[in-house]
Amino acid sequence: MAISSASLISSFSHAETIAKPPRIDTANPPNPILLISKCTSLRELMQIHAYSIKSHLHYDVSFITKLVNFCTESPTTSSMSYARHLFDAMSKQDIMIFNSMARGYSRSETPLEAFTLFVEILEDDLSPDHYTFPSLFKACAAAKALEEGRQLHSLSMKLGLDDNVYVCPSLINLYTECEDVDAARCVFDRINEPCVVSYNAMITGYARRNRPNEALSLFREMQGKSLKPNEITLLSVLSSCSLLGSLDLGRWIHEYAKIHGFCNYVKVNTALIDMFAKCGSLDDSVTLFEKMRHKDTQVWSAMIGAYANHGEAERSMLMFERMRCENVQPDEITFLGLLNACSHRGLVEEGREYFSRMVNEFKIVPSIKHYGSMVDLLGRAGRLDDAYRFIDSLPINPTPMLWRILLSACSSHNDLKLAEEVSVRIFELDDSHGGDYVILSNLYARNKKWRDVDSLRKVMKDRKAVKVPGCSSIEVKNVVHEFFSGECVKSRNTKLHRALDEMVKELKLAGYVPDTSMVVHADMSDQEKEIAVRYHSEKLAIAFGLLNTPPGTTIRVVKNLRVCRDCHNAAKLISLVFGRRVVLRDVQRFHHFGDGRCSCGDFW
DNA sequence: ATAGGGTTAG
Repeated sequence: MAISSASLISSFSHAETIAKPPRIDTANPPNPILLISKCTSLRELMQIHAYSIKSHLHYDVSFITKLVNFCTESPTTSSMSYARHLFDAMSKQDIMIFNSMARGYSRSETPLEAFTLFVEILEDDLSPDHYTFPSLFKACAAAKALEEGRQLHSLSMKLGLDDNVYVCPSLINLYTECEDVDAARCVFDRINEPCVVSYNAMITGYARRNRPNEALSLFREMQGKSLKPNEITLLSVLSSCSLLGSLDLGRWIHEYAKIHGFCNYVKVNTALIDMFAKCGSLDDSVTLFEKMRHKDTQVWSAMIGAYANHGEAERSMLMFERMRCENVQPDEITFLGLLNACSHRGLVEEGREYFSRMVNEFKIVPSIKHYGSMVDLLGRAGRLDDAYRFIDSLPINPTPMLWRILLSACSSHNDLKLAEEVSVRIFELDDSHGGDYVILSNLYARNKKWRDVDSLRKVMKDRKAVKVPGCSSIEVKNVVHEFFSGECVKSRNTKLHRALDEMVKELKLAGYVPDTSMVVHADMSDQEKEIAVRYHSEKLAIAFGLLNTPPGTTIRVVKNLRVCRDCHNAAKLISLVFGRRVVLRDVQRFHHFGDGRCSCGDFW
């Protein structure tokens, strides 16, 4: 098979600048195929290609395949563009070369090119095979192109290529990446005998889409079938433990990993460090971390982030120094951890310094998340105007999330005027987020503007914006128990509610005064308001912990929203009155309560 | 040639 035009090389824009043909022993010409295997750069590859044409050496589809494979191995804009020239120039196209192209595109900046090219070749007489669809699904997953993915899915079914060990996992991955987890589950359920890779794809999908319980239940099912989990299974299971804060299961996975030799994997160790930190046992993270001989960027970032979430900014910063001493390059996530650390401790100058070092010294382009961290850093520290100006100065259009972070800072610092202004900016962009209305409405309530509270609640209802209910969970004897705010307020006779009432009574003796300032209803009596905060989910979970765990042991609670001021006060007193350490993970960070104090120093 | 650790918006 021949290249259709020998002028291909000169038609490629970079060709002139690199044309320095290799020296050729004309008596004994080298085989271009062997040259490719020694090739180290795209430039060299172009030279080899030029040489193969000029010297009229024999080349065939396997030669072109090797050239294209080289280009798609680590795809860049120019290597993919060169590969595309090679592909387009072929007089008769070949499915193996297309597969290589699709694989390259799927990992490139422009994944959907794979789909576009596929549509083009469909008109030619080229039959896709088992290797074609995984790359295409991966491309659609990367581009979050659900519609294109669905089209390809039905085509693969029509061609009878959907029931295959390579195709199924990539199909599951496509649907979970496009946030259609249930479609992914349908694919999974239709597999006759799912292999480990398919289980992994489905478990990972659940974990990534914040459905850890379903991930874990599949993991158990897998073990029931005596399918042997591999290191990838453990990574997803560990990330599910992290989401749930399930320390018991996390420890069990750690033992399992030790027994089955998975602790040699750097990634598994990183996931373990992260899991221990997110399940509230920072000490275990540190122990594992210090034992690791080879530490890469991710391991350092995990530890920096772990200290940050536990409010230990100094240790985060120390970690960064150590990392630099050992010559490990930080990346954008390392800096997210550092900014987060500074933000939780109100270290505005240090945070600004890291931001500017990230940009100037390490040449990392800030992402929207870094901007968010900066708004949080400034806003939380009470520099609300600076935060506002920061958002205004950005080179991008502010997202609702950036304003939302500022709104939440307005709420911490009770700045109703700015909060109203910021809310307007948010609602212009997105008026469906219930949490925004709640923050503003609580601010009105705190300032006794009951009429505004009522009208805002009405607006919220009209726009059908719903608030995520507060939920706290606690793990006791391997079982995770969940509590929702205000749950079973009517059925006051349960053991738990009696325990909670008892707990509040004792706290009051120690000086606890319920803080009802954020309760929004003007027409409630003081007693009703007190009841409203008494049944907050975190108090329910802590009371459950007091009731069901041995005296003196640590109570670990995970909450899905930020902890409220009243619950924070109550937890401090609980740690004193009942002699318990309470570790509370809220959506933002950890609070360690002990001896009547909290590790956050009441700054959160 | 399929699944993949640290961030994921409070």
